[in-house]
Amino acid sequence: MLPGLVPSQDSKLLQAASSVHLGDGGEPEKRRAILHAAVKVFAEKGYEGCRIADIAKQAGVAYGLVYHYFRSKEELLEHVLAEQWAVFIDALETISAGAAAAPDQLAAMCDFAIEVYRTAPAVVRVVLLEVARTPNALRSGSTRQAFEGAVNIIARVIRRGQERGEIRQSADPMITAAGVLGAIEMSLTGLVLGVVGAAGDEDVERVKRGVVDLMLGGVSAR
Amino acid sequence: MLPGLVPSQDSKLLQAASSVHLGDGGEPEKRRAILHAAVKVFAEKGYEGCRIADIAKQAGVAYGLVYHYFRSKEELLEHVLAEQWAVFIDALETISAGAAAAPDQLAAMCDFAIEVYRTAPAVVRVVLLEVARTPNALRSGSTRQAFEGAVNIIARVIRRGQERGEIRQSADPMITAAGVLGAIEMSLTGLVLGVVGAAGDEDVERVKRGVVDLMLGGVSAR
Amino acid sequence: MLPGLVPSQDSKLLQAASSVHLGDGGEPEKRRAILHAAVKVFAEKGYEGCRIADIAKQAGVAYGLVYHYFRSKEELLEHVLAEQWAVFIDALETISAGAAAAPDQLAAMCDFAIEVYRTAPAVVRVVLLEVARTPNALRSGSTRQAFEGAVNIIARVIRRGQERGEIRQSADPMITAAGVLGAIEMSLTGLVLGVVGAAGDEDVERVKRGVVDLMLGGVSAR
Amino acid sequence: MLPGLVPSQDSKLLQAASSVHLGDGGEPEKRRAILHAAVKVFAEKGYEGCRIADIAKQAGVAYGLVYHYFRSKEELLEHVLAEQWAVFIDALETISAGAAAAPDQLAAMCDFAIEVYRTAPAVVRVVLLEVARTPNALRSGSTRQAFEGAVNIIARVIRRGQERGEIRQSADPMITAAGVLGAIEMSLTGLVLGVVGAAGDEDVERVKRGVVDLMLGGVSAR
DNA sequence: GATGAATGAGGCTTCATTCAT
DNA sequence: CATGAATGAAGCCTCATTCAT
Repeated sequence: MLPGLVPSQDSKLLQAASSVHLGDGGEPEKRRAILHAAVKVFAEKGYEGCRIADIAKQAGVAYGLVYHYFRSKEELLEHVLAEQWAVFIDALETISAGAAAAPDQLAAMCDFAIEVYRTAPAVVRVVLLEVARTPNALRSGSTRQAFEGAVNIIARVIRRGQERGEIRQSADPMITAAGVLGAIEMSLTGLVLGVVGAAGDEDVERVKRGVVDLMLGGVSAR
Repeated sequence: MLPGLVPSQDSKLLQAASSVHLGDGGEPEKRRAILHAAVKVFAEKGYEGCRIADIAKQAGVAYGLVYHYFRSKEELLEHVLAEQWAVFIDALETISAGAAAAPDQLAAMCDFAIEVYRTAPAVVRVVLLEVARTPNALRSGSTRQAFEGAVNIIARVIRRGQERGEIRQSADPMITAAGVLGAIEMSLTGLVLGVVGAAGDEDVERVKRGVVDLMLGGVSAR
Repeated sequence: MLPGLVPSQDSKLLQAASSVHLGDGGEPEKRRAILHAAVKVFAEKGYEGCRIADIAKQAGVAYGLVYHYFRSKEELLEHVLAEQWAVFIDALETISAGAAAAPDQLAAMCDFAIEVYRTAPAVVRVVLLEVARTPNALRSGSTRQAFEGAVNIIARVIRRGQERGEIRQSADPMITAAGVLGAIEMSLTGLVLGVVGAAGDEDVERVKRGVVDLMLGGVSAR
Repeated sequence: MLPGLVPSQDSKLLQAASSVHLGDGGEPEKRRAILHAAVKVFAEKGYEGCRIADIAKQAGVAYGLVYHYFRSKEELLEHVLAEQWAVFIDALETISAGAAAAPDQLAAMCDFAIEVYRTAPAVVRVVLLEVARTPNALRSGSTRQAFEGAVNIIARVIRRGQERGEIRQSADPMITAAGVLGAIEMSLTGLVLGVVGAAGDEDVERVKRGVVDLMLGGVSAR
């Protein structure tokens, strides 16, 4: 862990991630339930695999209500994707805006992603795993931009770190940023598949440390 | 690059990857065409998104012929997955069996994956991107095992390196292995989406170097 | 005819047969239409020969609605079979519960079956002709039981008649019961094929008398 | 049994029924195998339910050979139907041409049908059970004529019996004939379904006696 | 807002038929 | 004759979307 890095925001971030917001100003309760359910079902079955019926059932609402609030399946899922990415990017942005050193910020970002996974695995799955899995039509939309946004934030942290001499000069910011996200994602995939552990709390903690160590120090013995 | 690492095998590996084998002993030409086409379509649209009609058209055969050679869509795609993974794992195994130092072997593995991407992007997409995206039914089958196999090979290289003092002792082999695969995958995703470059040859080279550097040395400035 | 045998029930039985019931408590109109149509198409083309599209068209509903109400073609047709058999068996039961002599009851059963044929040929075709024609999977289910049920009711009437001395002692109840059903069925088949008449009202009446006479008295001249 | 009725023909009839003929003059062995197999598969699965592949496999020949000998599935199955009916009708004709009294001839016909069932159930199933089960297109062809032919032969026996005073005058020849066939068929169906016995030799014998008794004497106690 | 019945295009799969060898 | 690969029309079923209440 990196004490003091994300002082009290931590809880706020996590809270945000599990019950997404984006203007709760009088938002109908059932609309929220649908979005909530959509995250879960979407995360479990993917874009093509999830059915409107599953989402409605999971949300405990009538079939047709989904279409009362959303024009189409695509719109609903793009909405979900956008929301989840917004949460994720918000957190990255918050961390990036802090005063910590660049490596500490990167570590905090890893921590955040993996921590969210503990409390709301669906969110992470949708955000990180859906990037490559979603059909081109959708991807060219908001998801691509969101992914690019996340990479950019991380890349910016890296560049700043390079300017301050905290980050190795030879690191390519964009590629490194993508690599960091990928390391997080695949480790979690390994967790899901039971390949790197049993998805218990200790294993999540191990993954967190492992990924941060890999990212910061690499594998070479000095 | 890592000169001399995968001397002449390199070409063989790549050749294998682009025109998959697994016992060409009198295999019908059209069956091969279907598998070929399936890799491509599968890679482009994913498991749920690809249609048998697309595969047949891409292969230049009649719709029904797919069902002459494969019992179902699921069987076909599981076959594809298994074949592609076999190629990938073969390569990892070959590299792992060499005499190079562990970090060099890891670098060679990155090189291989990214190099294959240059000549046969579909293979890599199917192998690395499909791990998380495939429905549970399939995943619990051969894909999970293949993924686990790949992680295990890499983890073994890491352990051996630790014994020889080439790899940092504190690295968790399995998590690191997964992280390495993830870094490769997401960088390539970034390439596909145009986020980290334009997928031209130079960009692929940049990604290769970037991922290897990240993996071996991490981001920290010493 | 057998005057007074099935006094006023007659109309009720026929009514039941043509517009099957089984709990009309708020049953959707279109569901009923589908079942209605299914009886007709099923009777005309048999289990394998009838298409869902035919049933939907006949019912005047959209294709998909069939699957809104029934899980599969098999479930739909099993439902149809069960319903029609229930009507048929109900009638046999009603007749069997009456006070008439056993031969009169048997005659009434013949009358009923053939009379129903006049007003709702599809019902009889489905019930009697489908017994042997349905695939094994289905047959081992409800149809077999329904057929057995019908045979049992008739056999019981025969046994009772034997106890009272109304029926020849040497008759094997089960075989005779099956034979009676078969005589009815094949006579009707002959009617359908135009072999024993033209399916006009008089011919139906002739068949009725002919079958009853055969069953009760046999062909021998005393 | 009816001693002396169908003296030595009996064996010839049965033999004919199990290995159908119709001009074996140099008929290719495999063509015969296909027809043989078709009878079996057809009997088991019905017209719509049987597949060319099943027949070819059952016959132990290649798929395409079926189309070398028969223009289409329909032609093949019509051929099968015609052949089987020919055997059946030949037997009826032979019995009818004998010198026995009409009731004895009818009994012999029952005996024959049920006896054939013991040695070649498929034949009987195809002949009697397929009458009503085959789609209209086919039925309007040879099957209808064959059925009509069988009914006519039986009806003629009945008429002759009426002229000689052996058969009840009031019996309608055609209807009675159809009824007799139906009684046979449904009893056998009951046997197949296990409703009237277990299809063992004794049960077949019981069915034979039961049907003959029903047909000749009816159920009434005199 | 809320419900769920109704619609129909589209996908997977089967299978009769053809054809090259 | 014989084989079995190849074809494609047609059927079952799913599911996004609409609509009447």
